[in-house]
Amino acid sequence: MKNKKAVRLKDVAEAAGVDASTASRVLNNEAGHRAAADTRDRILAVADELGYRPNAIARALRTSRSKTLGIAVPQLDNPVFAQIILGATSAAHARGYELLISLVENAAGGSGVYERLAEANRVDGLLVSTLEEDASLRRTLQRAAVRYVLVNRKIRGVANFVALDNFAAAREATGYLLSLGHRRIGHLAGRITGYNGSQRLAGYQAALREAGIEPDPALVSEAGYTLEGGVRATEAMLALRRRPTAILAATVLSGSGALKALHAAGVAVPADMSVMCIHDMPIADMLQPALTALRMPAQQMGAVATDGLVDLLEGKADSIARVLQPEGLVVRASTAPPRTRSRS
Amino acid sequence: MKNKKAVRLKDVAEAAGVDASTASRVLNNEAGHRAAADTRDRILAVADELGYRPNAIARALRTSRSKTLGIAVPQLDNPVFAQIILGATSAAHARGYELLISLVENAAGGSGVYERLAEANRVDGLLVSTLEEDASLRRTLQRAAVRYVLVNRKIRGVANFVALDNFAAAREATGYLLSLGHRRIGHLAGRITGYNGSQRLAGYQAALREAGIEPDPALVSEAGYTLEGGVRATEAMLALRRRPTAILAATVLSGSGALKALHAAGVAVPADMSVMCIHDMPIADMLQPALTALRMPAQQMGAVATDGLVDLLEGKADSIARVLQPEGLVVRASTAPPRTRSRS
DNA sequence: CGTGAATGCGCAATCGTTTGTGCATCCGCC
DNA sequence: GGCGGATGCACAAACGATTGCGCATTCACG
Repeated sequence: MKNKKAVRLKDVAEAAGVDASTASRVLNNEAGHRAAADTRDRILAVADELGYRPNAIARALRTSRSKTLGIAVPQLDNPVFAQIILGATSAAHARGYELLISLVENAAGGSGVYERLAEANRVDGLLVSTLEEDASLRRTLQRAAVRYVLVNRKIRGVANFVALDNFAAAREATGYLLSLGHRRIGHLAGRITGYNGSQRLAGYQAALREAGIEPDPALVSEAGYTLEGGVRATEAMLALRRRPTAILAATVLSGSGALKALHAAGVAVPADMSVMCIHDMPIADMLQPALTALRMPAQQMGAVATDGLVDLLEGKADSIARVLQPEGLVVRASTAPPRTRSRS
Repeated sequence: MKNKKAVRLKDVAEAAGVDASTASRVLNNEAGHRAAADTRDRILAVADELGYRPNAIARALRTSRSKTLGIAVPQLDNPVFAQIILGATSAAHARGYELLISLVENAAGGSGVYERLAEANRVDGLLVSTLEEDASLRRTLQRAAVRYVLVNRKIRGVANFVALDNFAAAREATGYLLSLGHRRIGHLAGRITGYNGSQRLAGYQAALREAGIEPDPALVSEAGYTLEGGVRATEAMLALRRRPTAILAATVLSGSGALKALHAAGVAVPADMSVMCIHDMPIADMLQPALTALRMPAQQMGAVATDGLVDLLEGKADSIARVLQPEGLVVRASTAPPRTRSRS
C-alpha cells in the first residue's frame, strides 16, 4: 500500500544540491531571506517534481504549532451544531488548518477532555460550544492552558466569543407575531440558565413591553432544546385557562414539539394558534405546516469563530468578540393573524 | 495563558533519577521489559505528581503513528452523517484515537484532500463516506497511500467496508406495507447509481415479486436524498393514472418531501396514502404525521467501522467487511391499511 | 589594491519521544 | 573464588523539520 517512501526535505535538498536549511527557507518563503534566483528556481522545481509534501508532524514538533484546531460540541443531533461545524471546517481549511472534533459528554465536567487535546500542541486552539457555560468551564479551560473561542456561548469573564444576538432575534420574532395582531404570545424558552435561552426570553419580554403588554409569566415555559420538551411545554400552555394565540419557540426542535402537541390536541395551526421559531433550519421546511422562522447565521458563526481563533493564534488579533445579527424572517405556513374573536 | 511549561519525559526521568529511556519503557509498559519494582514505582509516582502527559506530536514523529483517524464526509445536513460521526468519535476515543473531520466537497474529485490528510501520517487511516463511490475513488485513495474503510458504501474491489443491509431493509419495509394490504407501492429511490440506492431498489422489487406482484417501473422515481427530490418524485407519482396506495421512501429526507407533496395535493396520510421510510431518525418523529420507519444502525455503523479500522492499523485484523442488519420497524402514524375500495 | 559590508549558504542544535545496543552489577553454581 | 548468564539501566541515534549563527564569497569604494 505504501509503495514509495515519502519524499523528505532532505531529499529535495540533495537533489537540488543545497542544504536542507536552504531548501526549507526557500520553500517557506522565509521573510527577509535572500536566495539567488537560480537556487530558488532549482529548489522549487525539484520539490515540485518529486512531489514534496512537508511532514506536518515534524513541523509541528519543531514549531510547536500543529495547525490543527479542536472543536468541542455536546451533541450532533441538534442541527445547530452541524451547521457550526460545517462553517468551522470550511474556514479552517481555508486558513490551512485541520479540525479535530471532540464530543464532550453531557455536562460531565468533561474530565480532562480539553487537556487531552491541548497537551502537546495536539491542537493549537479550541472552539468551544459545550452545554455547560459557566465559570467552571472557564476554569477548566484555563487549567488546560489552551487558547479558545466560545461559539454560540457567552460567559462572564471570557473575552473571546462569537455569539448570536439572541435578544434581537427574539424581539424581532415576537414583533412579527405582534404585527400579525397577536396579544397573548407564549414562549417556549430554551434553558433559561444559559446565554441563549435567557437572552431570547429577554428579547421576547422586551418586545411585549414595547407593545405595551406586560409579560405574563404563565405564558413562558422552559422547553429546552428537544422535541419532547416542546411537547410538554406546549401541553402545559394548552392547559391554561386563557391560552395564548401564538407561540414563539426558542428553537426549531421545541417548535416541532409544539406542532406535535397542538396537532394531538386538535388545535389548528395557524388558524387557532400561530407557531414560529428562532433558528431557521432545513427541518423547519419539512414540518407540517412548515414553520415560520427567524434565520440565524449559524454556519457563519462557526466560520467567524474559526477565523477569529486563527487570528488570535497567529497574532493578527488580540481578542475576538462578535455578536452576529439575525438574518431576517422566513415566513412559512405556521403563522397567521389571530381569529378576530377579540374584535367581535 | 501558558503559565507553566509542559513537563517532559526528561523532567520525569531526572526527578526520578533515571534515564529518559527507562522512564519511557516503564510508562509505556514496554512488553518484555523488566524494571526493578523500586524504579518503576518511583517513575510512576513522579510522573503522576508532575502531571506528565506524553507529547503526542513527538511520539507521532518517532513512531510514525499519529493515533488520529480522518473521516471524510460530503455533508453534515444529512442526519445520517451526523450519526455516523457520532458513532465514530465515541469508538475512536475509546480506542485512544482522535478524529479529524474533513468535508470533501461535492464529488469534485476532492483534489488532494486525502493526500493532505495522509501525508506525514497526519492521520493513520481514513473513514470514507463520500458521495462518489466508484473506481475513481478507489484509485484516488490508492494514490494517497492511506489505509481506509468505506462507511455506508461498497465499491467493487475494495475489501474493507462497513455497510448496511439495504436490500434486507427495503425488503422488510416493503413487506410491512404488503402486510397492511397494499398492492400498488411506490418507491422514492435514492441515487440508483449508488450502492445504497440500488440495493434498496432491489430489495423493494424482491419483496414485491415474493408477493407475486410484478414491479411496475412507473412506480419508481429517483428522489435522491433531499426534501426537494422527495417532493418532485411524489408529485410525479401523483400524476399517474393509477396512483400507488403507499410510498416507500429510501430516506427520511425524501419521505418528508413525500408528506409535503401529499399534503399540498390534499391527499390524506395515512387514509389515502401510506408513507414510510428507511433509516429512522429523530426527524421522523417530528413530522406530521410521524413517519413510520425502518431502523438502521447508523451510529453503530460508524463505531464498527472505526473499530475495524483501528484493528486494521494495529494488525489485529487483516480486513474488515461487515454488513449490518436493520433493527426493525418503528410503526408510527403514517402507515395504515389501504382503503378497502378493492374489496367493495 | 586592500578593506568592510553585503549576500548566499551550510553547519549544527533542537523539538520530545522511542528503541537498538552495550555496559555494569549481581546472583548462583561448580 | 572465578565464571557465565541474567537483570537493570544508560547511551545515543533516530524521526523530519526549523532556525540561530558563522563562514565564505562577492562587491563597492576609497
